[in-house]
Amino acid sequence: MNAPLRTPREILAEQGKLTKTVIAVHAGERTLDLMTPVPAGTEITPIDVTDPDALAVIRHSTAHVLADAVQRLYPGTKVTFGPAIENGFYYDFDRRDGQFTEDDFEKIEAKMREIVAADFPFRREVIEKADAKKLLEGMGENFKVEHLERLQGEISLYRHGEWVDLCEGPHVPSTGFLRAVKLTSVAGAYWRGDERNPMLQRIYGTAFPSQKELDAYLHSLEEARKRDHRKLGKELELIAFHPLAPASPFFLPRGAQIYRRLIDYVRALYDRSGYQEVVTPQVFDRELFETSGHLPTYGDNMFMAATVETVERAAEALVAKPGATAEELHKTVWDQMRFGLKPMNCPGHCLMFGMTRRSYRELPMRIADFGRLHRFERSGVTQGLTRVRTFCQDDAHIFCSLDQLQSEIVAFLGQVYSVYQDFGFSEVRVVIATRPEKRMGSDEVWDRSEAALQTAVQAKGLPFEIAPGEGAFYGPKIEFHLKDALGRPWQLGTIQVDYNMPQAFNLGYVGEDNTSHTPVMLHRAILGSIERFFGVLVEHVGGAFPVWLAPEQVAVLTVTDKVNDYAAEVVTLLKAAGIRVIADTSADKLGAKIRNARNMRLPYLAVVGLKEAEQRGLSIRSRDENKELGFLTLDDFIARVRTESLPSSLRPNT
RNA sequence: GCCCAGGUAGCUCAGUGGUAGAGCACCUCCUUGGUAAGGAGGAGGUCGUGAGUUCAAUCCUCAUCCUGGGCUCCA
Repeated sequence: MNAPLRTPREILAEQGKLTKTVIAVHAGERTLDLMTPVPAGTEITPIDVTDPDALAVIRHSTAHVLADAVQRLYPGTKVTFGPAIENGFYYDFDRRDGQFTEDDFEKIEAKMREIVAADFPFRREVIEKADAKKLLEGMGENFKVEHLERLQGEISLYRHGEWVDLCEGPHVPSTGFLRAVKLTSVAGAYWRGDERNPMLQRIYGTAFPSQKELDAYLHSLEEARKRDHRKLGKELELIAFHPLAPASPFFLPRGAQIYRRLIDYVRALYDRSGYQEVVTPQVFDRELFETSGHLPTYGDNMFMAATVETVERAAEALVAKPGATAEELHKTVWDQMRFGLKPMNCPGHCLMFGMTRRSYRELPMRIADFGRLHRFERSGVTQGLTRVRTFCQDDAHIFCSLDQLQSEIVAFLGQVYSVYQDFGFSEVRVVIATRPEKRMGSDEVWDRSEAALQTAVQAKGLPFEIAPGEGAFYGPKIEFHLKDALGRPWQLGTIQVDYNMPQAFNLGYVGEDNTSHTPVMLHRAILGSIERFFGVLVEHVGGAFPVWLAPEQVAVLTVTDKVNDYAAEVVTLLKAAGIRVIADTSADKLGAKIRNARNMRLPYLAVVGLKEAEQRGLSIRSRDENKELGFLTLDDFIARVRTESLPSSLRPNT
């Protein structure tokens, strides 16, 4: 009944396809190594060492070599997992006698090179679970034993040289295939990713088929670091941080110019799309957040606002509780905190909706708010502009009827793509995040919400992924992810369907049938956190903001101080035309002025000398075209910059 | 919050158990120069903060704050 098993190596050899550079094979969906038997007759295609699909195999095998090297150098260290990841691999170790630091890398890499040079063949071995257990227990590999207990089906071991690991493969034929290897960093990581579990030590590394490709990768990392928004933000005088406001950015004048334009851009979009902007309070009575569910769910991450009154009441409450435990006292004080800084705008918007009697004629009601939000992000999770403790979103809540839900979501999806296009983002990942374990509302409501999102995405024909359990506590969401310079994905835009919060706030509107209905609420943001968007945008454009966003669009550079008056006049005229312009009339030579302005990534340099003053024009040099455009009259130049001062979606069609 | 690394002038960095250095930026002067750095001089730091070891600490130890790389988390 069962077809006889053959290894891919045997099959390829028969077909004459077994070259020295074949490291694995595709068999349908699966990637298998040359020693994993398949039923005779299985269609297989060889994977060459240079094939992109070879990378994961090379890296996973490299992780084994790393673990081997580490166990040779640091006896007693236990192994856990070592998968290939997007740009490399890692291996998690349990080492009791010390910590790995990057200083150890040289030694470990040297040992790895020895193992590679020995060109040990990888060998695969299928084993009974009980035997595997005995083996691993004998080796003292308790993490592997624990993992084994959860495994079902065929149990395989991989060996190279003396080293053996519980592993399903696939692996390269021998360690000699691992020619270009580099360890990159160390980090802590919880066993099985659960913070209640012991912390292991993780070593990250990367591997490529050749040194040339490894070098190219390291070079690209280097280039990416140059675009890091924290570095550019400082160099270009966009943002700053101060220890007295941890994880809270200052937007310097140049950064604030851009920040403001991001918001202006969204405002203009709102004006065209039926949104109404509001301004709402910063500090609310805690009762609001209890109703909304934020305090019970995210109380740990809220800033509470204490007043003298709070402290007095807390003191009295504590005095009344002699001998209480620390935990009880904690609660006693916490309970006296009456006010909290808003971490979200939605509860405030629910209050607003509920302030007057609403009619179906008012729906959909789209309430926009650029209110400042504060979230006490745990130390260690904050990062540059991409994860901060104070930020503002291009936040809006759409209160609508069930009938309107679908069209609102679809309209929003259209807006998101148009906006991302204006900013030059093309690679957008769409993720639908479904119900989490900790949530409000019934399963029927969640079924409906999730279906609404999925239907809309499908109606738009967008490819999407599902992230199970990743939704907000009040509703599922569609997330839009973009990547930063280092390839790390960030969620920017989102739209979330929420049947729960309107219910929690007991919101209603009078329908056509003259009875009360509960509105559905959509939480949506396109840029998401303006701070985060700013950071990702800086990296995306490498600090070279398009003309419509640049803090200064033109730098007037004088050749001699004989033309200072003309330069001043040019500045006045350009400003009058709404163009953002600065002048450099310093004693620097022209070359230095150009260098400075280019380093600040100004889109246009306008050189002014006696010739230009005489002919009432400018010698223009363009950053984006990276060349001199030659002499332009003031009028021609003004017309050009004014056109480019609009995002592409708002430019007149030419 | 957890693991690891770092914090020296405005910026980028070097450095030492005996109270600190470079380049750029800044200030002054000279130079009026045509498309990526003209020249000279000057000023600027209680070496993140607190404690400890030491005759002596920027350097060693501990604590703490901040930042970075990860883990967990992200309404």
